[in-house]
Amino acid sequence: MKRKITLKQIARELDVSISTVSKALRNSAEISDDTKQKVQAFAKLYNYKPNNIALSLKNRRTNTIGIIIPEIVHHFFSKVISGVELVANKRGYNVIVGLSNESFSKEVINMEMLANGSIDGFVLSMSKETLKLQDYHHFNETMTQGMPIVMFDRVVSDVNCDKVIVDDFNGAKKAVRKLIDNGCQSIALITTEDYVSVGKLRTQGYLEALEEHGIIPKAELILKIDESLDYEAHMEALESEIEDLFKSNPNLDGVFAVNEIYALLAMKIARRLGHDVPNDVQVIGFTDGVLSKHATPSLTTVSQHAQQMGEKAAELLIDKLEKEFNSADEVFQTVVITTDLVERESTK
Amino acid sequence: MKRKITLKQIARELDVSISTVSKALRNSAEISDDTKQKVQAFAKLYNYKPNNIALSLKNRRTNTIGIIIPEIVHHFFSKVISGVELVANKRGYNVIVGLSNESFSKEVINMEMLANGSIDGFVLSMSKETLKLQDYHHFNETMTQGMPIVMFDRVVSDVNCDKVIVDDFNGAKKAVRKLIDNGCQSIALITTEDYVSVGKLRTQGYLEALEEHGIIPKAELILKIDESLDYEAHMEALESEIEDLFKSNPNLDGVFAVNEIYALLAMKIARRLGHDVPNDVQVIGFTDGVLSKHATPSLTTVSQHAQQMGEKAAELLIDKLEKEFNSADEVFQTVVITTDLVERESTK
DNA sequence: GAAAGTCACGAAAACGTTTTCGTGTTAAAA
DNA sequence: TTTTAACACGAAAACGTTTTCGTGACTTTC
Repeated sequence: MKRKITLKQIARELDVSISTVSKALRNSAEISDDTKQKVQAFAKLYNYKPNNIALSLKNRRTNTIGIIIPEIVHHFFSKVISGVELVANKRGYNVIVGLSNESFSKEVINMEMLANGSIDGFVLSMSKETLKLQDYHHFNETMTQGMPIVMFDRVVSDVNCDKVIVDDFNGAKKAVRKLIDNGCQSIALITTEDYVSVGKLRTQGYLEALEEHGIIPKAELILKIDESLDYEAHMEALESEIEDLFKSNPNLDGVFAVNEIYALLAMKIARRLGHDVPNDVQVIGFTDGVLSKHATPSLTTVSQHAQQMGEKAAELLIDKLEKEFNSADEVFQTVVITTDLVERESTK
Repeated sequence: MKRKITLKQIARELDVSISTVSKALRNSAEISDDTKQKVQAFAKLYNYKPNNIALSLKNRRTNTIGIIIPEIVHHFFSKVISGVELVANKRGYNVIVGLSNESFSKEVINMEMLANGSIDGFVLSMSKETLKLQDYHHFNETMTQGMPIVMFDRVVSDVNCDKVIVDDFNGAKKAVRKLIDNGCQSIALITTEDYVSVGKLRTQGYLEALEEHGIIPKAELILKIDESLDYEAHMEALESEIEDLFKSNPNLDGVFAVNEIYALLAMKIARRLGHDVPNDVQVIGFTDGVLSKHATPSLTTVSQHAQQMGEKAAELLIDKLEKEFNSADEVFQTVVITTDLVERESTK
């Protein structure tokens, strides 16, 4: 159970000073070739690697970025992590993850833990509870302490930082346009409560697309789901609501859902009620998920390019970290990732 | 852009020594109540938090655990992370993730990066390439340097460490038994190449269940998929192979697949060929995934309890980290997580 | 009134690096 | 021969903590 070897030990063994060892390993011109060879050979033999913690302390930077997300068991978020990790590693950074579980307090605690020296900056997406409470002090405090933040997907204009967002509005618009172009006359929207910014924007896109084509939106075609219930109860409530939707609107021929699950559920219920997808009812979802591809019929969706979001967020953060002269001329950018409509079997 | 405040700064402001500040904040009896109050008030005002890096260096432990997985965009692995994170946080640890992308060299590099002081121990699942190459030197080297490792899911007996595994053998056996009990006579197996240990064990479970019931396994009912192809090519090849399977075995009435995708594909093809699921063909998959639940018909599966695996792995690791007197009496345990058969619509 | 004890605090080392600066030795220049 | 320059190396500070030990100023005790 021998510990990792340190400069000090090498120095003692070779009867030179610590400074000499350090310099020899970094190939400093100050050190004679003889000594260099001796030291380097010894270091290689004992597999010396500098201690990251000591380096971090000395350099006051950890080369680690923290990522805080509401949950990881979610295709979108794990794909974002994947993107962050990709460019982080490429640029010599590690990634440390914190999960908020959609809880405000866990988000705060997690950020505080990491902000005390463990990382150089954050990539994060806010929890639903934070959005609801509209309490953003922890973000602002973190930033005044000189730790940059890049937010993605769920953002808010009250926090002034770099952001990477999906073009939710236009994505939704494109999807609903597609339904209209495909001949749908009566298009339902299944969405979340408005405090989740993305839900709101997608709803607006839906409305705009209808308006564009001179269709008057009907309140009874819009289903806003309260997500505060637990999962099982939620699913059941959701299912019966969707069923009601179909029953009370017999000529419904299109559904746009703001996520994958809602879309799949809509398809399932439509078919159970005897409607054929896509011939009687066409369905489009919003997501990057794996369900859409493997459903039968497979689901047409608005793709969010989650991985690309992660990559871009990491780029922004690392760029900021490595730009030394961050004088007061702070300028924050918001990058918009455009969406693609991936056509599959649930539309004509 | 003011930096975080340090003990030194507080000391200077209050005109006391660093030691006094440190002790006052930790409520040492050495310090007078007056001074304590003064210091604590000041620290609170400026929101002092000790620097983690400095603490790590001093204590020679980071309270961070590293987790290395082949990929994160995978329900099973992200669920494991979720479990690790849960207990890690509960016990005061952070989690830092590394992705190997199923590549041996990325696994090695990632481990080396983290092993140099960034973390106290590893939770990991080996990459397929590592399993294929059977090169485990990096694991053993890490351990001889005093850094404990807990492996999960994909393990190998050549590495001596704590392990958490799924009871693949019995899980598979249970599933196939179920099919037999439900009246299936001709049961196919869709599996991976044998070098992935879990694939091998599940295959054995399948064979054993058949044997138990006096059924002689037929080679033409066993499909071993080569996963080295890229995803799209893979899917197509797979699809035609499964189609052939059904066509050349017209009386096929049961399918056991070692993962979710294979199972879903089997259902899809069966239905396309005019078989009803579950009346003509019953299907069972092996997984914890989200596809099974939302498929139509929903898929009966062997549940692996991924989150529980993560929790257990983290427990094992932290226990080991916190057991000081780790003299030569190292004893490694292998925890087996039992599986559950989750019955859904794809079986009778 | 001297010895002993208590109290409240500070100095310094340690964790493992990197880097600046100083210094002794040798070789080159005057 | 003397001065200067080049060379090779070491001492020490710094990053931010915690902790051991020492010490001066009082207070108590006999």
